[in-house]
Amino acid sequence: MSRKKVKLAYIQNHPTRKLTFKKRKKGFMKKMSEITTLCDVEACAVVYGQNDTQPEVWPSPSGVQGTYAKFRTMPPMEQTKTQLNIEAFLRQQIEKAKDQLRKQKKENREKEMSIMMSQCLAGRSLQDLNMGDLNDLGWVIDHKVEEINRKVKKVQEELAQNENNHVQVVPTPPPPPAAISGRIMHMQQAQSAAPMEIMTPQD
Amino acid sequence: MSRKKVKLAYIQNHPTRKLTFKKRKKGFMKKMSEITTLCDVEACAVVYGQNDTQPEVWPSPSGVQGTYAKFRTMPPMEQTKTQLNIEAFLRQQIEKAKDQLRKQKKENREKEMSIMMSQCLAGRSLQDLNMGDLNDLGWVIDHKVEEINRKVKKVQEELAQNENNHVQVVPTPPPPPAAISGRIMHMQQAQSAAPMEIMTPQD
DNA sequence: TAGTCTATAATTAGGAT
DNA sequence: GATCCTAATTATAGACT
Repeated sequence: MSRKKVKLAYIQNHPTRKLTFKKRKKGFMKKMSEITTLCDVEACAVVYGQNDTQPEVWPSPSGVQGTYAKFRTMPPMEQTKTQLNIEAFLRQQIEKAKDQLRKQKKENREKEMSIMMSQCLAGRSLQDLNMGDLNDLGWVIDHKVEEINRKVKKVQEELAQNENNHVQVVPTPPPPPAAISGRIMHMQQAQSAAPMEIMTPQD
Repeated sequence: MSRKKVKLAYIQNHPTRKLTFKKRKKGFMKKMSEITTLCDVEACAVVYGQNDTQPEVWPSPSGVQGTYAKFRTMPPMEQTKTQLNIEAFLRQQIEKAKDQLRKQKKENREKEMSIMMSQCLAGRSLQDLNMGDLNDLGWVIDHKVEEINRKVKKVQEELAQNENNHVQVVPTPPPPPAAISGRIMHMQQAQSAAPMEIMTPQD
């Protein structure tokens, strides 16, 4: 976790592993002590070094015995449940990470299509694109068009408002370049003709 | 350890304490899992929440019993090993997913900067951008410039080749718009002047 | 082998939703 | 609550002594 991101796997190199163990054990014990102090909870831990004869024990051998004894008085069924919780928790984490990944990929695709749209407006041929690209491109364009329409509406409303409030001079927004406005008209027609064929980019 | 440095003492406020406990317990269990994976050591912990009926146990009830039993100089349980393997496997999956996510985010950022570059060439003011944007933008532009230079070189080589092979007419590539070529010159100068200040987009 | 240093990764407190 | 975000703190890998 510093100069370099370390891969979460057994450290082959012996001196490195030993050093890491020592450092991390220290950090670990500190965390344990903090959580018990801050939240006033009971906790215990036993950590074996690989060839240490004596394990590291926290808070103390007798403290460990007390907390462990308490755990042991639980019925076995209950004991098993705690284990399931941990695994479920880990699986949830995986799902969450995958969700984020999907989301990122989708955003990525949208940006890609945004770039492609600009290229097409600048003259790139639509012949280069495959069906998937065209479909997603259409989706992105629709959204851009919606966005533009919203802005136009907002400006119009502001204009109307200002006219009511005794004719103020408000700069009209510049007309879009011919290429864009042409595209907008075209897309609006296409949209009303076959709105269901445009699908969201794959996620 | 963030917005504010927290005093190492019992947290009076109940919701805060509960939240802290939850967060820190998660971090604590993660640390424990990492130390066992990285250094292949045996460890166990039992943490009681104040009013939880169930304690959090790691690596598993049987694992706890095994490690605890060993602590009391009794024979260790092989069961622990398989449990650790499952845990390690799940954690690795999480790491892998997160790596992918990082990669996606980086690609995403590059595309974003690509779009921003186009906008700037089309007249968007650099004033809008913060330092992070400018830095990443510079990085992307450098790469685009490199790409263009490679293409120019390739075309020149082809030209030279064709001249050797009895003067054929080869269309020269159109010159880039003034805005782009100006930018290229500028970036090349900047690059040689202070090459180390441009860093890779955050990933 | 054991400390010290420091850049970078990881954790997390406090807000916002 | 649960979850996401972000700023700030803390932990630590690798280099050096």
